[in-house]
Amino acid sequence: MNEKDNPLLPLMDFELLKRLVVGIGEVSEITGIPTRKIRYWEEKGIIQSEKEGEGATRRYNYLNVKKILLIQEMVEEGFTLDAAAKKVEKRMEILNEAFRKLANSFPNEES
Amino acid sequence: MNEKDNPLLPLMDFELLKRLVVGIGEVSEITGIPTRKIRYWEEKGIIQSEKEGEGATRRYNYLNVKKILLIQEMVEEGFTLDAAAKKVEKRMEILNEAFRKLANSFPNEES
DNA sequence: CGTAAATTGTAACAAAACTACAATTAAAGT
DNA sequence: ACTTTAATTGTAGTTTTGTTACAATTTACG
Repeated sequence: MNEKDNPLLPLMDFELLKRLVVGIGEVSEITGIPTRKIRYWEEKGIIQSEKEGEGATRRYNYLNVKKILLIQEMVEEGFTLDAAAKKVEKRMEILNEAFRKLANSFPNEES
Repeated sequence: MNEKDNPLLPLMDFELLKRLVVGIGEVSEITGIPTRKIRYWEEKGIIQSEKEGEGATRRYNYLNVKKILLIQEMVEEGFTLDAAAKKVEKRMEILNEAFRKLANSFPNEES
């Protein structure tokens, strides 16, 4: 649990990383998935985005996008959407937890 | 230089991180700096953003935002904009290099 | 073929961002 | 006090990006 001497310490600002949230157009650029499809997946409830207030636009953080990429991979491998979603769900639990722990192990927001 | 056993390996997708670019409104939210001011700093050339094509909107990546935060700190400490920019410039060289090296040390885009 | 899953189209509207003017305020020097 | 430069702000008019809510189409499979 002790992260001293971690070479990333002076570089990674997790507080910042957490707040780096991109719009749906950007997600589309990154993943190659059309925005329409991304919204559809979200309607189905298999992916998530944050909405600040009412009538605000969708925002996706690092892990939101990561999840989309993972689902895409599975689908390309031949899984159905629901099957892919289920598989990725478990994977995301691990990633979420790892991310949480990691963020806590970088206590100072020094650059 | 050997990064095996790095606890971040299964978590950090640097290819993704590099592409997580936020709009100016988001930068404003993150930093507390009004968009108008951010554009002004950019006009002056002391900060940067990426523009995909012509007539596209500004996008800021992790390091772009980091730089803005650093300049803000220096300005709050009493430096002039230009002085702050100069100081931060050197700091960013180090960060840029560290970031580059780090990205290379995470070779696979496995989650 | 029939059914459910998955994707796509789009009109009408709303939010976010842009430029290009100009004005205002703050700091520093003489 | 006045001038000059630095720094910030205001905003109108326009463009880009994103939204919802309808429906239609395509794909997979028994």
